[in-house]
Amino acid sequence: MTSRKVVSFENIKVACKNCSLATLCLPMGLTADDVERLDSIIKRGRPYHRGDHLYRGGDKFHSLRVITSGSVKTYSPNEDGGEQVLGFHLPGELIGLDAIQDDSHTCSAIALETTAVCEIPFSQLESLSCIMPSLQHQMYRLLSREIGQETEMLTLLGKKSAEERLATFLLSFSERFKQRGFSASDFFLSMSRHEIGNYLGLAVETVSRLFTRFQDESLLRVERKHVQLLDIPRLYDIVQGSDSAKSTQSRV
Amino acid sequence: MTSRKVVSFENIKVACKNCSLATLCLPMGLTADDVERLDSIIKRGRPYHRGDHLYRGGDKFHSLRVITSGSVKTYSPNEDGGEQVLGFHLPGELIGLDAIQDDSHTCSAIALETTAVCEIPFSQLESLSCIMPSLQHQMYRLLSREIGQETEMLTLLGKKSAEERLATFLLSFSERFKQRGFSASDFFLSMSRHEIGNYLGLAVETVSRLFTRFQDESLLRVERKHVQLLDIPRLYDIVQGSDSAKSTQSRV
DNA sequence: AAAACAACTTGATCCACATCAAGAATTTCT
DNA sequence: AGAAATTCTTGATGTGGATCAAGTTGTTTT
Repeated sequence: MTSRKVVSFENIKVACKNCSLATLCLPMGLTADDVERLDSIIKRGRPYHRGDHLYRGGDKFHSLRVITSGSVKTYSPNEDGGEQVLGFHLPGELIGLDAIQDDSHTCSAIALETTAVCEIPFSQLESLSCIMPSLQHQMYRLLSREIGQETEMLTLLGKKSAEERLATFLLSFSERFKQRGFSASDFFLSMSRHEIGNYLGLAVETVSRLFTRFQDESLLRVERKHVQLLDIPRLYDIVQGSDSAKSTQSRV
Repeated sequence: MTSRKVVSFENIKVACKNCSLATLCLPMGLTADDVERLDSIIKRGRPYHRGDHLYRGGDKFHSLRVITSGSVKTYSPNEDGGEQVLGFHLPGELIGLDAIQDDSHTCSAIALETTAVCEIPFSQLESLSCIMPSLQHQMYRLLSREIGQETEMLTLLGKKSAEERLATFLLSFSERFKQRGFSASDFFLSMSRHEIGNYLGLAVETVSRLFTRFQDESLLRVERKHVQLLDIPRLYDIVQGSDSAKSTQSRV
């Protein structure tokens, strides 16, 4: 049961061009030559263990990081001891973009499980992008995409019900796992209910109740961190808001 | 009373180096020469009137825009006819960064009053930033700052009370007006209560009630769109959350 | 294996804010 | 200027989700 395969860090490809994540994390439209040059500045660090910080708010910024395996939570510690979870990051995703602004990290990043990352020294990336227009273009796009994603999150937090939030959350993971070649309907969430609630602007209890309710409604099966989505179309209906979910059901 | 001065568009400075907004919208650290070159690609369009769209979601992206006078609301129209207000933008602020991603606007921008903008054709800006490392650096910083600002908004919507949201909103305008050489405590808001509520994830009625309450508590004076902040320190206390606002009051 | 702890679930209660409703003030239209 | 449509305010009521409380399950420590 618990014999999940442990990632062997000795197998990590040391070149971007051989990396299975390349299509995700590497700017499209780079020539093989470009990739080679980009590759030359990337550093592979030791793996982090669950609970290790990749960086903390206030740390001097020097590198962007691409998750290569495992998962990471970013959060901003707020005045009164609490925190706001800003995101959960899967292999192929880039973090640290918010720190370019003033050369220091504005939020913290912590490994949710054993996690490996590639570090991209930003000053070198910048220099490189000066002489590689396609890289520069991709950097702009990447930063812009980040803005767009946060914008969606604003709508989620500003207008959506608890139900819609959790459905959106689950489908986001579904899509991202699928992109990475994993099952879109059967996966493990590496974060706690508390962290999900914090991220979605909900109380832990609400998240727990929603999981139970979704299960009762045969939308999914859940046992602790293991989630199986049973009715993805209906989850999408829920995301759409209003009561289209139920009407779809009766329309069948 | 209503004889507010109308901005004369004939006085608009046609060169960035003479523009009073330069310190706000122009990347710091550009040489006079750099500014000249940047200036050469900027287009000044005709002014927009209240209700005119600068662009709409789905429009092809070609230019970033800097507000030079007036104010703009950005919003993303959501499926069911409603909208999510994403931001309110004042002179010196840059909009359109979210559209770089896939060459089309993901949100809409509409003038809240008579508004003038500078357009910066992005492809030209990009080319220019290739040969001007300092411009490139500033572009990265600008994009990163945008991400950071949205992150703050996530915390606002995820964790803050209605009271904290409105206080944050008011102080944001206070600070921005101050930066632009206007009064930090006496200003006009160009958007409706409805738009404020939408932006802050609150109902119109809640916003209205909060204005009344803040006034009753002598935090401010408000008449329609005209706001006078009377106790800025206490507003900051409210932003901090918890009940520090009241305790500060009694500590005096 | 027992003890201590952390994560999760479930039920009961509460409250901040939404929603509904209606009137007042303001702006826009004719 | 008067009518019509908006925008804003205020009050009454409702409710989604928070909070409080307690138990359960799973994990870590010793």
